[in-house]
Amino acid sequence: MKTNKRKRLEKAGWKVGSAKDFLDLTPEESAFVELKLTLSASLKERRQRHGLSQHELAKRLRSSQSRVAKMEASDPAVSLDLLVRALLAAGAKKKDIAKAIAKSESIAA
Amino acid sequence: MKTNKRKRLEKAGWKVGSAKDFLDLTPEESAFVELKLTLSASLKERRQRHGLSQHELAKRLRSSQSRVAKMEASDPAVSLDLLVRALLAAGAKKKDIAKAIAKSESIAA
DNA sequence: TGCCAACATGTCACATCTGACATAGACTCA
DNA sequence: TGAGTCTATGTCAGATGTGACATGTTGGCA
Repeated sequence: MKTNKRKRLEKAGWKVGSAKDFLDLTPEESAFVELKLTLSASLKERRQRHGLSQHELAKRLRSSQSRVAKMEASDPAVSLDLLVRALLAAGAKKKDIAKAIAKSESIAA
Repeated sequence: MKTNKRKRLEKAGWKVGSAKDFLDLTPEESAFVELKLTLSASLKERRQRHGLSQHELAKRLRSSQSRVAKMEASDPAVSLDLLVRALLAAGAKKKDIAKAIAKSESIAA
């Protein structure tokens, strides 16, 4: 596994080599985690491209700066629900989200 | 608005004409609700196509038959997280989910 | 008719996610 | 140097979602 992908997975709450071994992830679980990583990266990219601060985006979402930071950091305690809402609040259309999902990377076992 | 769409929205927890008027939905909120409706329909279609019972799918998901029924009924108390996990458990790949999202209908105001 | 599997719906204790807040680090500009 | 802006991280009470269970409904099939 490439190092950067591994780091991203760890960040997302999956400790490689810990008690709950990485290899225990079913393909579905992996796909789900990857999806969240992809959307979180997409959110950050979109927000920055639009020159929005985390605080401004939070206001649109009726959330808080700290939660936006957590979304972008792929904190495992952030739901897919919130990520998608945030993307929509940042101006993403359904097709943008679909595109992001479709091109999200697979991580070989 | 077409009647069937309206019914689907109501099912999803948005009462048309109630105190929280339908027209209060921002475009982002509408898009989010539509997304859930689409995925829930997609889940049902996929499960049936594969000849799985709700009970069997629930087992794969480590959830319960009743929750699967709620997902397919677009119960508002079912998260996008769970819907996506269910789709993956039903054999959907990321690109299938992306496709479903991309083609989800818009509901005119 | 009764039986059976599949699906729908309501409830509840428990788990997880949430916004808000505090606080700290990084960076720019005067 | 200090002030201002942006972002990261930790915490917590309250909101929301969860699986499990009970029970009801539907549609075969004998």
